[in-house]
Amino acid sequence: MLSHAVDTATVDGLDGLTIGRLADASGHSKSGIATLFGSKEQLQLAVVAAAREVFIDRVVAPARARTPRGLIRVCTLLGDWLDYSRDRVFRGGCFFAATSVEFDAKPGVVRDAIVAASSEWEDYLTVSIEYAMAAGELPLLDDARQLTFEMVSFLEAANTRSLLHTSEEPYRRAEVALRARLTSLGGDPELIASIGAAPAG
Amino acid sequence: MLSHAVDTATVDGLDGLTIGRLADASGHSKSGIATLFGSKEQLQLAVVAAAREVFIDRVVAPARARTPRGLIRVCTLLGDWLDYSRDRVFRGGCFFAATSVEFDAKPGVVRDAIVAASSEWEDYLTVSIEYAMAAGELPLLDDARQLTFEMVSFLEAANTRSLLHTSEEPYRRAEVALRARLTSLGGDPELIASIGAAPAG
DNA sequence: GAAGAATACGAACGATCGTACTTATGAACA
DNA sequence: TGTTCATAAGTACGATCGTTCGTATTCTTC
Repeated sequence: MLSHAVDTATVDGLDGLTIGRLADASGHSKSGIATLFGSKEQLQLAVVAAAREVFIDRVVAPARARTPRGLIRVCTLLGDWLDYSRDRVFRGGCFFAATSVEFDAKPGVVRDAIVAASSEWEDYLTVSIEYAMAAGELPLLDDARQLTFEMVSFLEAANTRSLLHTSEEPYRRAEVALRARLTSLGGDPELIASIGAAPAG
Repeated sequence: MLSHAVDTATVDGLDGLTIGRLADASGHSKSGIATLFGSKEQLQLAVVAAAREVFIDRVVAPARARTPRGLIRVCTLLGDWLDYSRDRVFRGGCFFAATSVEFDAKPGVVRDAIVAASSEWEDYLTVSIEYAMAAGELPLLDDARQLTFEMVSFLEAANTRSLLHTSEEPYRRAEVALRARLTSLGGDPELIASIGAAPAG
């Protein structure tokens, strides 16, 4: 039920969601959906929370389980993010890439929730980079937040451009960009090569 | 009239535009707007065309007029883009950053128009980079399109994040990222320093 | 000055929006 | 078995959506 809502929100936007269409798609009645969530705004908040769960399951949790702290985990996170976008876990690509832009100029609790979830992800990536720094794996880096900005820039650009042009090429561009930047910071080329190396890794 | 439509489209989206609100805001009647454009889709196309004109006037034309071909023009284009976003030429930031994401999963003539205008801009940036390459000003670069991808990634990320957090910091992050990348490609540091150097240049 | 096209208007169309209110349905519990 | 309470359905509300119609006004052109 919510998963379908998250899916269509990545295509039509979080404002493009309507209780009526959601009811039809799920087989329930319109008033059933309306009373379940209370209001459209609360529905939007529930959708953001559901998308956050999926994102954690698809990107953060696997990387935590598979790789130890350090540069290898940073590379795994980046690769898993690209897979999460490439595999079209949501029809319209990354949920937060879509809704961040939709709500970036619309103050309110929905934007706050989107910002909170996005910040959570970027904070985690920043901390992961800091572990790599502490381990001496990125000797030429002095500002983890700056690198986070650059990495997520590539990720989201690849997501949007892949959708716009229905092409896989932007993902390859992002992989090249990620590897080049990490290499320029003194990262181990062997670790870095894991980005975009295997279909699922 | 159209300028107000472009403005609100960057906030509420191109689908969020309504003929009724547009009529109220412009003092015209609802049917006056409707017959003027024929349909909502044609209104959206007119808005895209109007935004394209503004973008050219604010970013492309000034750089062409002010600087010669080569790395200096590339830097000017990038700096002017950041100013175009930072100055809130449109209330919701860059029009194409907003509408590209809105329509990236919605096939149709509107998306086609957005893709065409965006491609036009990126093609121009790519050609500008190629002039710099031909002049030997980026000796370590071998793929202009790859650099274009990386540059616009930083630009659009700064635009969205500045709006999301109502902060100027993302622009400084983008400037740092742009300069670092151009420097790593062997660009003249003195030219590159022009990005983010002066308030208007 | 008369005839024509072009433009903007008010009014209304059916459809859909978010929401509120009322009525069954059904499980939990005394 | 009878009562309670939450869940969902049905219905209806006012508002707004995009669009169409017929009409009035303005401007061009002969």
